[in-house]
Amino acid sequence: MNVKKTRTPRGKRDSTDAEAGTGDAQTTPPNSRTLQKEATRAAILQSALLIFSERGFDGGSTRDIAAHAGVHHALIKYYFGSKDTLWRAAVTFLFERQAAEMSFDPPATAVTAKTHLSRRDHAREILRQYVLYCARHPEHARLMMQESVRDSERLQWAADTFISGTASRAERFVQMLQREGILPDVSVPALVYIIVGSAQLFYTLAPEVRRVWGIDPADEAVTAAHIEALLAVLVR
Amino acid sequence: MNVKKTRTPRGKRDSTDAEAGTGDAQTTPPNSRTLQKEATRAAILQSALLIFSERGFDGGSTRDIAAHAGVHHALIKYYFGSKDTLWRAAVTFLFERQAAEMSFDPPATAVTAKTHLSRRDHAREILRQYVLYCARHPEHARLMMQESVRDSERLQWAADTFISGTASRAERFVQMLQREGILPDVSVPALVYIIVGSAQLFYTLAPEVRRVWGIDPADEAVTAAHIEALLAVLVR
DNA sequence: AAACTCATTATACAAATGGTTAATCAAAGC
DNA sequence: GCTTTGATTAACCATTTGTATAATGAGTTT
Repeated sequence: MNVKKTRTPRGKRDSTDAEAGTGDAQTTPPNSRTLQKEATRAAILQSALLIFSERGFDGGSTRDIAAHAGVHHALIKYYFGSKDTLWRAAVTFLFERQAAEMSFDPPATAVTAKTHLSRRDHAREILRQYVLYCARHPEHARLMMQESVRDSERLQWAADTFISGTASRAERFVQMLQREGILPDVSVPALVYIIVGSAQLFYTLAPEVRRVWGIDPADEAVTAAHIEALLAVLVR
Repeated sequence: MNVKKTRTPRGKRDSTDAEAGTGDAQTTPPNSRTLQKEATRAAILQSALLIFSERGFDGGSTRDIAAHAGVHHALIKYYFGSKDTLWRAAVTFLFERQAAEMSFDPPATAVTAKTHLSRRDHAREILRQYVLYCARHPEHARLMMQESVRDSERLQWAADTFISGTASRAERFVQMLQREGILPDVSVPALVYIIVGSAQLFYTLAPEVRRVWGIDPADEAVTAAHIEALLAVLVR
């Protein structure tokens, strides 16, 4: 990663091109100092996302996260306080990004939308958006899965803070589809995990898919095929 | 766990009730020594299954595994050589047990079977068996998932040794359902992960399900509902 | 009962890990 | 230009972890 572009062995520099890159220096002029601070924090967070999602909380070391971000490991305490806090910040980032990029209940369809889609097409569009989100950010499902396989304080916190809300929205989405006759009248929680599981596993296990099937879920055409398959199965 | 029933602080004992428990002392009479050895090895393996499946390879420590099994941590090297070998032994156990308990292509239905089930009922029965397997042994999917989220030598080994074979059988199963018109003619790998994901996520994330939805996937009635939902969605 | 086997334990060790503190040094403010 | 601020680094510490080796002692064999 090394977001801090080409760090020289010792200190930090290249502050010039940092602010030269973005010409948006106006409202509360962002110091090259604050810019760099922002970049460092973001680099750590992104590395944490990657490492935690691939190795879990226990398996991912803060030193590896720091090394991957190209910063000194002491900076993790400086910016995030502790490993636990860093993990929570990572989870918060994931769910806030998801909320920004994807909405389960609203009309969905990134920009336009609602311009006369049948309920069935509406459902298709939302599911399509969800699969695309999973394809774009596989580390979200990976990280959460790592934590949801056993009960812990972290899971409790994540459940209370984020998962419950997401679950409620998914529940309403499923119930809507049931009212429309698109989904069968069976257990709602079961349906939720059936939908989520069928949408995300393909991307969560992408390394396995590549090795065993010789295809790459990150490939646009492959994802298109997956969406086609998912919709053919789920939306009758 | 502590399979070695009620270990006294120091050494080992209770060899008497150990062989008194099973009256099958005939062909190569199992020493109380060999019996105990078998039990210790099995205890370590089971603990490894649990710890690895919940924390991953990096996150699960051999000392925790030993402690959970109620044995000295040095025994892990004695019985399995190294942490890596123990992990491979655990994976081998998982896939051999799966092969013994579940078959994807054969008529399935544990005992009888094939006595005139329609192709649709046949598909239903196989899927039902698979969901029951996931419910019975959630650590299988958990452990494999932990390893399949990133490429590694372990994933490569598992893919070559076990996953590829399972994938081939799943592929043939899906193609059969497609020929029967039960599944749509879309990407086979996508369908495989859709089926697997929709079947197992509910059990893989059981701790989350309990906390967020207040139901327990291990509950028989809950699993029945999940099977009903899965079949209603997948087998049209 | 004595000798032997080997499953188990005690102990050690280097490396890795999460966390803490003081030093450093470039940018910001004067 | 000089001082101040604070982002970054160096060094350190107590634990944990994987691995290795020697000691132990119960069960088996003779």
